[in-house]
Order: sequence, then C-alpha cells, then structure tokens
Amino acid sequence: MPAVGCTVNVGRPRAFDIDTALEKALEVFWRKGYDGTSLTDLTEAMGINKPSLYAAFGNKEQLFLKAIELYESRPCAFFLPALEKPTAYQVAEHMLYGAAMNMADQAHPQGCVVVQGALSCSEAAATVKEALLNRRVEGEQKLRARFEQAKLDGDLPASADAETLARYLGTVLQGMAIQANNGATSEQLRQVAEMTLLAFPRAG
Amino acid sequence: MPAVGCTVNVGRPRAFDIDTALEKALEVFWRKGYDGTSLTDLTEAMGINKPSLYAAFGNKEQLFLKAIELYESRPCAFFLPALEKPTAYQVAEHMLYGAAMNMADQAHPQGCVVVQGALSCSEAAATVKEALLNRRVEGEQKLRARFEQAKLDGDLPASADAETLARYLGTVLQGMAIQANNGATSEQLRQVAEMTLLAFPRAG
DNA sequence: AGATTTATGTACTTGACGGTAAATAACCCT
DNA sequence: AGGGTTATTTACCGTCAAGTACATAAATCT
Repeated sequence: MPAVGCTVNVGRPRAFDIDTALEKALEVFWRKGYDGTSLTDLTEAMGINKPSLYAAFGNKEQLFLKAIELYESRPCAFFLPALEKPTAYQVAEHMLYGAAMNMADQAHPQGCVVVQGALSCSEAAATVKEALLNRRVEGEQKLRARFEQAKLDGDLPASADAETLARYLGTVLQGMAIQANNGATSEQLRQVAEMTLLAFPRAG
Repeated sequence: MPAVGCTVNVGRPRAFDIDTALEKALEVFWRKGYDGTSLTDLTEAMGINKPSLYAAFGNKEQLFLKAIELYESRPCAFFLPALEKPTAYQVAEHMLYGAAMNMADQAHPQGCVVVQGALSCSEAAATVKEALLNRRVEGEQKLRARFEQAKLDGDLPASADAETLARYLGTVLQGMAIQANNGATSEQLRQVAEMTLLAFPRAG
C-alpha cells in the first residue's frame, strides 16, 4: 500500500511538463487576454490537446488563475522584494525601476497580465476579471501598509498620506503596463520612474 | 432629379436614431471590450437587429471605430481643450483633473475605452487594437508638441525634457483608467493628480 | 396610383467556441 | 504476465459567434 495522502507513481506518466505548459499558457493569456485566447491557442502553445489540458488544469478559467499565480511568483517577482526595502522611498524606487525593467522586457509579452488579462471583458470572464481586480487592489493595500509602517519608522513624515502615496504609485505602475504595450522601452519607463520619484517624500 | 451628391429622402426612413444607437454601442464596447462584446450584446443595447446594424455601420469592427470617434468627441472631450491652456503646467493640471473627474464618472462605464477597449486581444481584433494604440501614442505626441512649444514660450525651463514630461503624464492618465476600473473615486483620482503635479516643473 | 428605394424582421449559413465520451496506450504493482 | 490506473488520441457535442438572403414594410418620386 502506498503512503496515504501522497501522489503515487501509478498510471501512465504525463508526457509533458506541467510547469512549462503553464508558462506557455501564461504567455498566451498575457498577449491575448482571457476573452481573446481560445482553447486552440492554448493547446497549440502548450503542445498538448484539450483532454490533457482539462485533466491537468480543470478548465480555461482555472488554467488562467493558475497562470496568474505563476506570473506573480516569477515574471512579476520584483514586487514583494521591493516592499522589504528599508525606507519608503527605497520601496518606491525599487518598485518603479523593477517595473520599468520588467514590463518592457522583450523576453516575454509587454505590460502586466494582471492589468491587461481581463480589463474589459465578457460576462464569461467575470470571475477572472474580479480575481485580477482583487490582485491590483491588494497590491496597493500592501504598499499602503508598508507606507504606514514607514511613518512609524520615521522615514516618511507623519503628515504623509500613505493611502494616496500607494495609489499614486499604483497608478504609475499600472500606467507603465499600458506604456509597455504602447511600445515604450525600459529606458523610457526608467525616465518615467525618475519623474515619479520627484513627487515622493524622502525623509521624516 | 434630387440635388447631386446629397442624401435624398427616398426609401423607408430609419426607425432608430443613428447617434443614440452609436452611443449605446460605445457603452457596451467600453464595458466589455472588443473581444468581449458580441453582436447580440450590441443589437440588444442598441435596440435594433443585425441587418439594421450592418446596413448602418458596416460590421463590428467599423462600428467599434465609429464608437471610438464618438468617444473622443464627447466623453473624452477634456483632452483637446486642456492642450490649449496658456502654460504647460496648466495643460497638465487641466488634463489630470479632467481625467480624474471623467474616468470615475458614474454616468458611463469607468476608465477609458481607448485604454481598455482592446489592450490584450485576439487576432480578430488586431485592427482595432492598432487603432487604439495609435490614438494613445498620438495623444502623447500632442502633449509633447505642446510642451516643446511651452519651452519656446518660456513657461517650461529650456532644460525640460518635453518627451519625458509627455510620457510621464500619459503614464499617469493611462494608469488612472485602470484605477477607475479598480473602483477609485474621482476624489481619489484628484489626489493622484495633485501628487503627479508635484513632479511637474512650473516656471521657466 | 404605381414604381422605386431603402429599412426592417425572420430565418438562415458557416465556422469557431468551450468542453467531453470513449477507445487506446503507457506506466506501476503484485 | 496481468490487473489497476492514469494519460493521450480522435472524434464528437451543443452553443453561440459573425455575417447574410429574402421577403416585407414604409417612405418618396413621377
């Protein structure tokens, strides 16, 4: 008897790597959005056929949600480390420069799948739209919490409005996603980051 | 014989108002995006059936492009007047406050159809995606040209980088569209506008 | 009044969509 | 070697997509 609650090595082995397949799916969703991506787009990119996709990922919606998780853990991995920088200004700095570098990176589609994956969409995409919206809002809440902490730490003036700072930063970051779609380069986004920081309070 | 080159009043008259039908179409495209909008969505919102839609507007793509023209002439009418303000700073000010007011306005869908109408989309939407991208880039070029003029006028320092200023402003404006989709209020966007202006150079 | 012209309503075509049934293939375990 | 289990392949389902043919209705022109 195999160990309980453990995936046993029984049955025909999967012929594809589930992680690289998910990466491929993410790339398609990123370029085409949820509504714009068909199952045929997905299966072609992933190199598998539909029953394999459904067996491994559930359905289109669940596949998308899993792709988003992958996105946050890898292509968009600059976000969380930036939060841990010692001062609010450095947090903003790393976040903005990280985004500038990342969003125009030619190694993957431009922009941010959390912004552009299901912004305006059909009713069929309502769930994923909501999921993306929540991620955007949560990201900003994390920024806000970080800036509240910075006020306690004294590296933001007590008069600073953490919520507005977070929203300002979120606005620029999300705007950068559109800019990257417009064809802006990393260098051009870096200049935007620089300007953005001019409005950012420095010391307590 | 009727006047040459003039639409004559012959045949059964159209039973719907073509402008209000276009307004309705714009609203649907705005909320659902190009890929997310079906002809059924359109005909229901417009109160007509498909042959009338095709006779009046060509097809889905042409209808979308006409809706965008309407958008720029009406819901997004703050853009061009802002360009005519006397100084670069005032241009930025009016643009940002106009956007803050407009994008979260509950009288129509939130955000900006030029940003969210076909950001990530299917190949079928390639033409409209391109059209929207061009509009975004052209808007920024107009800003840039206005700021170049401001340097000549002396209300921007000669050292100012008109292109970067325009891109910074474009980034925030486009970011505001996402924010409005996130549920941000006009007041919250106004605060973002205020912060944005802190980075904007004032006098020569 | 009758011919002409244009819009409308119904019904249809073709193809793509998301999703699945059933048969077969490849592995592990005893 | 054979049974149990899981993945793959092929073919399919029902639905809805965009777009259209055709008959009919409502106006103008002569």
